[in-house]
Amino acid sequence: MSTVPGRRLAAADAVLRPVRAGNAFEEAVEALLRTIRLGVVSPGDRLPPERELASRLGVSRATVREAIAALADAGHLTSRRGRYGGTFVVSPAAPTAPLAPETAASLEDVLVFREAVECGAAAAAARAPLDEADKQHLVERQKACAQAADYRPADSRFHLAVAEASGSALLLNAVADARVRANELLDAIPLLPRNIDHSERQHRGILRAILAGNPDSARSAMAEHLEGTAALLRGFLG
Amino acid sequence: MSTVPGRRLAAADAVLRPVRAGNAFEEAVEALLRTIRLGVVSPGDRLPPERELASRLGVSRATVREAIAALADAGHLTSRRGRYGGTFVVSPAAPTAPLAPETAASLEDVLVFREAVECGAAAAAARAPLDEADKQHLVERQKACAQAADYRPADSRFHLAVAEASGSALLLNAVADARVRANELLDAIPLLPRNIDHSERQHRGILRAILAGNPDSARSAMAEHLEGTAALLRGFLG
DNA sequence: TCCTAATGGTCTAGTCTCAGTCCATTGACT
DNA sequence: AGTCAATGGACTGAGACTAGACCATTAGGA
Repeated sequence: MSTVPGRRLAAADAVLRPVRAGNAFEEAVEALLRTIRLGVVSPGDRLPPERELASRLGVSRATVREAIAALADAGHLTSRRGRYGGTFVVSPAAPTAPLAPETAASLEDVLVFREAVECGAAAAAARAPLDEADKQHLVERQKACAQAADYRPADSRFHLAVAEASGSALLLNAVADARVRANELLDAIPLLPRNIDHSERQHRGILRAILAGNPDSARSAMAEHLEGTAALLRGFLG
Repeated sequence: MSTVPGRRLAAADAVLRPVRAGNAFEEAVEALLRTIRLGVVSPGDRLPPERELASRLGVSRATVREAIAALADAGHLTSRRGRYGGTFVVSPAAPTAPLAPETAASLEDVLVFREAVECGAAAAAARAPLDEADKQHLVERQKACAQAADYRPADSRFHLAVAEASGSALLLNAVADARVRANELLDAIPLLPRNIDHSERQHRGILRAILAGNPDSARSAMAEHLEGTAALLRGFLG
């Protein structure tokens, strides 16, 4: 009944899994780190007020404050009191701790998962009825990548925008999850300008297919795009 | 910054989401109900011992016991003491409570999500290097559907087997999640023999494509299969 | 027949988390 | 200069949850 390395995945493991990832404090820290790592808030930006964060994350304000204090200690956040005060992002989150030994084992897991949800999102976005504002949003996120000083957060924002366009909150969650996991691995390997150029061309291709309402082509463009970093990761870590 | 009906999905909502779905007791009840609803344990089967459930679900044994007591009260479970005792499934879980009013709003969400992860799983399974035991397992699950007295759990077991074959635990989790949500909706509408026949033919098609190692054909077979229940749901609930 | 191991049943002390309240600080607006 | 609303900061009491120990029951095996 338990998970044994090398054993086939069992459905029971998927259902009888931990119902909570850790204590409330740890999960709050993770949630805040994700918002920084994925570029949802950029350095200099203000986080929502503590009371709103507490309600969003479903934890008490005391717990949110503990999490913020921990990240402030680590130098990622800083708080200012008073009206127009708040909690601000100081710097991009430091690279994740050195990769755990089980990285290689879970590498394929993450890559397969990411491929499934991101390709699904691209196809769904191409199928969804997008209004002008939606389309504009996608285009902006794509263009923002080209000028971004820090490429990876901008890249994540584009991919999240694609997931948003799918119209499914569940799928958006899954894509965000997949990207956090993939980024943890990608942080361990270098980012070359030449890869960025290539990636940019592929982004334009994905965008074109979505705007044209062509699901199959959006999916395969996304698959090709992901294959790039997948190969990179397999090379460095596999 | 907050989620407003009709507003475009925002990435911040995907990242700053509740870190825990409810209290430990509720989540434990949900987890146990899922194992029954998805047919991971059948009527008459024994659940893992309380101590193991506690460790699996990441909650205390006291909480597991509360959850079991609640489900025993409802008539779904029964416990016996002593060695070779345990907690046993009495009957299939009763239909979910009447559908919440926001059902229609989330219907598309669930359907899009399910399509993405299940099609992704089918394609990944076709790509994965399956050994003889893996293939045999898939074939058995497909055949089991044809003879099952209760179709839906058997159907779920086949779909979960496909996700298992993908080799990605993350994807397996996502498929299990999607199915639980979809089943909650499907429980509200009738199941016709003629739909079952059709579904069975499609299962065989999916299986064939996976065994043949053809990802594209596995994906489109799965998409067609899902479209059937999607249309049914849209008709009854949309 | 007795022993033993595996299981559910019970209890306790301690920690974590929460909801709510009130205080302190700040800067824009009047 | 004064006011005020929005924010972070601090505290408390109550409840949830946990870890661990111990008890009670059962059926198979020595």
